[in-house]
Amino acid sequence: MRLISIYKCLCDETRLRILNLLSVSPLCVCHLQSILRKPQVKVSQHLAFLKERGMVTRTRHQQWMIYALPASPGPELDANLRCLQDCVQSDPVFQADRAKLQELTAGRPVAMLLEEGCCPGPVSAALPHAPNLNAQRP
Amino acid sequence: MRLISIYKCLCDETRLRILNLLSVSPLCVCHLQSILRKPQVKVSQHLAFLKERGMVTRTRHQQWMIYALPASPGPELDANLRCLQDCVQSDPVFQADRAKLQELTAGRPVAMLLEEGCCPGPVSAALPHAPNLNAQRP
DNA sequence: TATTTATATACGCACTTTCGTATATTCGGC
DNA sequence: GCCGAATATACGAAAGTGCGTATATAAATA
Repeated sequence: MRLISIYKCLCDETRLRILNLLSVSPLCVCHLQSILRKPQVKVSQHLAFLKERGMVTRTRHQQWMIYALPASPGPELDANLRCLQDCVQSDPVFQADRAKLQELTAGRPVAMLLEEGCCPGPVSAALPHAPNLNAQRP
Repeated sequence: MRLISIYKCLCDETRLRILNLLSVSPLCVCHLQSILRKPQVKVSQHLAFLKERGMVTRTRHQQWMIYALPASPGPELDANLRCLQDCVQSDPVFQADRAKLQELTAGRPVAMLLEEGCCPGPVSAALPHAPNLNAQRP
């Protein structure tokens, strides 16, 4: 049933945080990675989980994959995303995520960010796992 | 997190159907059993799951256990139960459950049903697994 | 074309969930 | 106190989930 599948997507904190951020704006994986401060593989896996169940869409833009909430989510998903927004308003974790996103994008739309390069210096450098790990091996 | 725990409760069909019915009225296990047509142990297990997470309350009334939605569900649970009601309005399974409940109680409150005996003849007889299984063994 | 960057997938392990079988508990009536 | 009805709990198997390590792919660029 559609509703069950939606709730299965919602019962993980990382996925809730991703959906909260995507409700603000479409984002690439490295944006999510740097805001959530989770390893890339974890973010990708959760995005794959969401995509398999129709909770997000994915489009390639040059080297970046842009994830977004579906244009026509259907009534159940729509209702639950609204409900999620209500529930999340008072929660410090979700608020902080939104603040970081605002800081990262400075209010500019994703398209513009992509033109400038998706994740400039500080973003990649701020990842929780050492970036360019392969490059450091001789 | 509270929200996650709520969504974990919502991501099973049997539990959704139970919550849908409890949103109409407090009910005893045998009511749920006969409406859902699931084995007793399955219903009890899901009720235990819900109770552990504060999604339902339980009170004994003579030999019956009465389950109900909590009096003060808190904002997240309240929002999600409302959202669930929205999502469920158009679904035939949930509608049928409500119709069966209406038929079973004929609009009378649970208290009155309990006075008369919780689950009179036809209800227990309609269970999917043979009732009184132990009694049939010599 | 070789390398780097961004991202996805494969695989394995620990943990959780679902559900069935069997057994225990609790209450009311005899 | 015994029995039956209503309900709960224990336990084990099968499936699903979360996550880490390692590897693959795809685009950009030197």
